[in-house]
Amino acid sequence: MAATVTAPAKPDRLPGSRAERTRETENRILAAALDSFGTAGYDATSLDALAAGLGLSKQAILYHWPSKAALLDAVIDRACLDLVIEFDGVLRDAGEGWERIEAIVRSVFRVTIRRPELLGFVREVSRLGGDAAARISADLEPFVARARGFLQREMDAGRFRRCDPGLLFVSAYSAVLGAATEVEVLRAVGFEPTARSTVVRRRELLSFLRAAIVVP
Amino acid sequence: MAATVTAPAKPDRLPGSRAERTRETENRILAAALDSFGTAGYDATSLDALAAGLGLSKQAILYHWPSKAALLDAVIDRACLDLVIEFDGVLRDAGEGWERIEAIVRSVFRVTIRRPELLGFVREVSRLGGDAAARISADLEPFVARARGFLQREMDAGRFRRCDPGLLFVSAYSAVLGAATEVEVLRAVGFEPTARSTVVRRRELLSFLRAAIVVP
DNA sequence: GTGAATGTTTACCACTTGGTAAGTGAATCG
DNA sequence: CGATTCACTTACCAAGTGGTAAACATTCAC
Repeated sequence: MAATVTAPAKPDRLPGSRAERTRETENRILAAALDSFGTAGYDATSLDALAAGLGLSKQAILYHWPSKAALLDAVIDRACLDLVIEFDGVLRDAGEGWERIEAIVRSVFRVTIRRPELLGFVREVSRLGGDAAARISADLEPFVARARGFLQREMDAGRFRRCDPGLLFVSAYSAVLGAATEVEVLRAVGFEPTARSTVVRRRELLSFLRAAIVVP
Repeated sequence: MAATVTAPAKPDRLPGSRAERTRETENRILAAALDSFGTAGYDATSLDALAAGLGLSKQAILYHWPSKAALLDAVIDRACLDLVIEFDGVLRDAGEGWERIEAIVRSVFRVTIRRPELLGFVREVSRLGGDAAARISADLEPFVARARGFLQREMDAGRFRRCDPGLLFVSAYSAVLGAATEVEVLRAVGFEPTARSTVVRRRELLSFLRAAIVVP
């Protein structure tokens, strides 16, 4: 299982100070790694292929991070930052109660279309287990904690069906991620994962979640 | 990412005809491969490690299947057979309507405890994509089709909330598999995936699904 | 019993992997 | 300007990968 990595060609001459250009290179590496890790998988991504896709040599990557595992850690932090920024932005403008869940679900579907590698990467890291999984858990912990608090408050207010907030979170999380990313299962039930079918999938998922969560 | 494979030691002398012993060897290889593919992952499993864990040489495996990919195909067929047998057995004795879903969910949780590698393997193959994912889809297609038919009939009978049966299947499938196998997410919300906590998780998931599916 | 088919091993191979060592040209700084 | 740091390259390596070739022992058919 090997992956070929494609990325925007290295700009021959980059403006800005040396520090800026360095940061730019690191950003390009992180973006390419996130993409390949998230779509092809961590094991299936070789540093050689990654570097070649960026017009660099493998050792350029190993200059910025001492090992592939260290690069993975950096990608995890970057991906979590992106996710939290995305969700926080959405939630800032969202209303109350059910509207907030609807806003998050819409946001997840938007992310799967615009940046399909991102949630795939979350899946991949979770699958890898070990230090990487622990790191992504730690990175997302504040967000998860807030989500649980939100669910708890809505239950106390009588708007959401009372149950364990943590397990409700897992169920909803799995259902959302599944509907958004389980390409093969979707195909098996006759849904090609096109942008067109996304609208239908999102609508059905929302009505599924609403029935499960909101007190009628 | 390498995996060490442990398996029951090779029985020095096996009774039965040559054909029987051959079948036995192939079964042992399939079981060990399913285990390692399902827990460590396909890429992280080397034929050498697999063979060593079985007290065989790598070439013994390559005698029975011409390549690692062919072995994967065989493991897919085996895993699907096991799953379909398990679920069919459960459904044969199950009642009607909601009881059938409850029976399946209980069965899934039982499988995750008794054979944790099995559902992990399904996840892994789905992640791998390509021919393998197509194969597992094809293997499970009859089962999925029956599930959709069941959902459709229950909707027509007014017992289940009316919606797209295929997408309902995906949502429920994802929620069940998530609650049963998303170890890291569970840990993030404070649930160590022990057998003890399984009872709680199963109960909460069932009430979640029931609210989402059954007409009140 | 003999020869053939079968299951397995040892030996080997080309290739890829993550990682090290050393060198190089350019930007930066005194 | 000269020295030095920086970002990167070329060269290299040991370990491991899936897979081939051929030898070998056992079991089976006759």
